[in-house]
Amino acid sequence: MTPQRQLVLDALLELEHATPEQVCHHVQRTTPTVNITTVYRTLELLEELSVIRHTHLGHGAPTYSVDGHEHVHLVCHRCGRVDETDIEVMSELCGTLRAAHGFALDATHLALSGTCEPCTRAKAAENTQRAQEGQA
Amino acid sequence: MTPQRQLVLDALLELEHATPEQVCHHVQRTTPTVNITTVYRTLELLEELSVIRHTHLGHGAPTYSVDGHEHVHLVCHRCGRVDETDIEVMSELCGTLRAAHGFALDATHLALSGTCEPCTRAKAAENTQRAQEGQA
DNA sequence: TTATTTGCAAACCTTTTGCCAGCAG
DNA sequence: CTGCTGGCAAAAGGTTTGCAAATAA
Repeated sequence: MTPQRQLVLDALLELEHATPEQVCHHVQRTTPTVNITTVYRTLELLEELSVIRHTHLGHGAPTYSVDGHEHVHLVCHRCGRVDETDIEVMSELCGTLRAAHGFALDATHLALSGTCEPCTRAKAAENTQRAQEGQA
Repeated sequence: MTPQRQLVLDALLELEHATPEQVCHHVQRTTPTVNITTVYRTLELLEELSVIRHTHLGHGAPTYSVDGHEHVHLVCHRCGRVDETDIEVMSELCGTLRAAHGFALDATHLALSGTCEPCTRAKAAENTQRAQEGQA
């Protein structure tokens, strides 16, 4: 465990989840000489060792987090907001998929996509407005 | 609807889902002059018109499919295999998330990640082997 | 003619690779 | 010494943009 690797891991512990770029910035705040290449290589290494894992939030870069940070990500594909919810909500689905497909679901690795509450309301408001315009 | 746009849409109808690159290759089999730029622009346009949609399968490029091709993708993060299952399996989860977070789940937009059956068996076999080696 | 669409080339961003130097065993 | 590690620069992959020619209204 070299100083650079410790820095990357510390950054992840502090940020909870972050893209490689974000980790790099965070590390460079204290140690500006650390290269983005090193961050990528360290993340890869730590992942092989099962110390960290990565999650695809759908659009763009994957985010890394320390193992044990286990929850489901809810990504709004309208505003980009990322919520989290307990992994518990997936337990039934997990059983269903295992039974039907032999598929062992890893609920933390991929995010769920949809529309968050504020955006749902915003959309409803738009539709109401459009309907009224149509009537007028 | 220009010829190029029709070609892109036809390619998607035939391929069911495909990355922009795959669409481009498919289109170029019949019309080699079509540019990848046009494919991207057409996909973007068709998506705005809600004719097609895209799904992030986790690693790498997004895949596009025609609207109505509604099922859930199960991606194995060990072998990369992509299975599909009925959207029905998500209905309970969908209700739970709506009630708890006001989150309107779009089950088709993001894939679910896990380990497929063959890979689960392969892993189990590896573990058995390792255990036997340890005993010997 | 005016607006839209296309093709090409180049830019862009994120991630990966090759190579050399530095450090540790 | 030998091998792993880190930094730099360059390459690679996927996507976007600027511009001018072609096309359509």
